[in-house]
Amino acid sequence: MKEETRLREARAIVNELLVDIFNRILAIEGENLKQKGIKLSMSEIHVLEAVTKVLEPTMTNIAKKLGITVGSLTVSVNTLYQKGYLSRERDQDDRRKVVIGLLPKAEEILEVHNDFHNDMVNSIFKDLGIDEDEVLISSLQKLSSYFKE
Amino acid sequence: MKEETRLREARAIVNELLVDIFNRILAIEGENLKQKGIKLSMSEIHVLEAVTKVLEPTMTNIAKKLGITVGSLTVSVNTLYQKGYLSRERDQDDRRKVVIGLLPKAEEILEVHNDFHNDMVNSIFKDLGIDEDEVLISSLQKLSSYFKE
DNA sequence: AAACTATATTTGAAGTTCAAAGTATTTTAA
DNA sequence: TTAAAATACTTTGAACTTCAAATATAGTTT
Repeated sequence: MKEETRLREARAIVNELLVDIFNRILAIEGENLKQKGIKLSMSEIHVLEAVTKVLEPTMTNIAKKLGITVGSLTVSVNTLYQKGYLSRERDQDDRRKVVIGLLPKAEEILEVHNDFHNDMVNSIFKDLGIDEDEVLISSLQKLSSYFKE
Repeated sequence: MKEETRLREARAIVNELLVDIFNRILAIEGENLKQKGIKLSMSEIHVLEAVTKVLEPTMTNIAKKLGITVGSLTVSVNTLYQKGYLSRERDQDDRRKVVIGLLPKAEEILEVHNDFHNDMVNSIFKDLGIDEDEVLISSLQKLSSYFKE
């Protein structure tokens, strides 16, 4: 194959990955939750997940992690609090802050979520046999940090 | 680094790529459109894009490509038709079908969209210097087809 | 023709998001 | 010290997206 053609294809593939695949995964995971009788939407799951990933889980920090406004997050946290997934209390030192915490009910849900992702990634690795590819992994690492900047 | 640790990291990176990065790109592209004074939402852009990507652009086929219901698509196509981005006519052979087409106005928009993606992918390739990596490209190809199954 | 299937539209409800306006708290600076 | 500015969050209203159910329309089968 001509070098030029190969390169064009590579770019098309990266583009497609970045555009198509993600939606498919979201849909698959949505189905997965539905099957297991879990009533939360994917965006609610992402809120729970963000709470665990953020160092100091205040509204502002969580919203930043999610890339949404604090106002939007408030609405979402309202319902998750109502439903008993999240705790919510003022910070003692700075009482403007609201610190969000996971309740046991949420931890169960996140376990399902993590299992799903582990299974998915494991089967990708297994089916594609890319475990051993140093170059791939370091490239993906670069790609990942590229978008985190 | 221990083999086991390296592998665990690789999986975490793939997972993160599949989860985090996409949202960031969507947001960046949304900003891009806003800056250029384009009034369409990302989901409307995706409808236009799907019309070009599908072999026979009927409502059912386009909805399948997008992973949404035909009902949702109808709502979206209504406004895009109103605004003059899409044409809409019954199929001559099977008059149950509605064939959607792009109008010139839509093609301009998609050009901006494509430019954005080309620029993004080009700068990824350039900044990361992964042009020459055969293994990466073939792995990405596998990954891509894995999710298309 | 009647019943059935396939395709698309309409409508209503629920969820997500943002922007703007408002409240409470803390920090800064005169 | 105290008034102003900055920070953190909530509330509300509007726009958009999506789905599910009901309806409409076109084609197929018996």
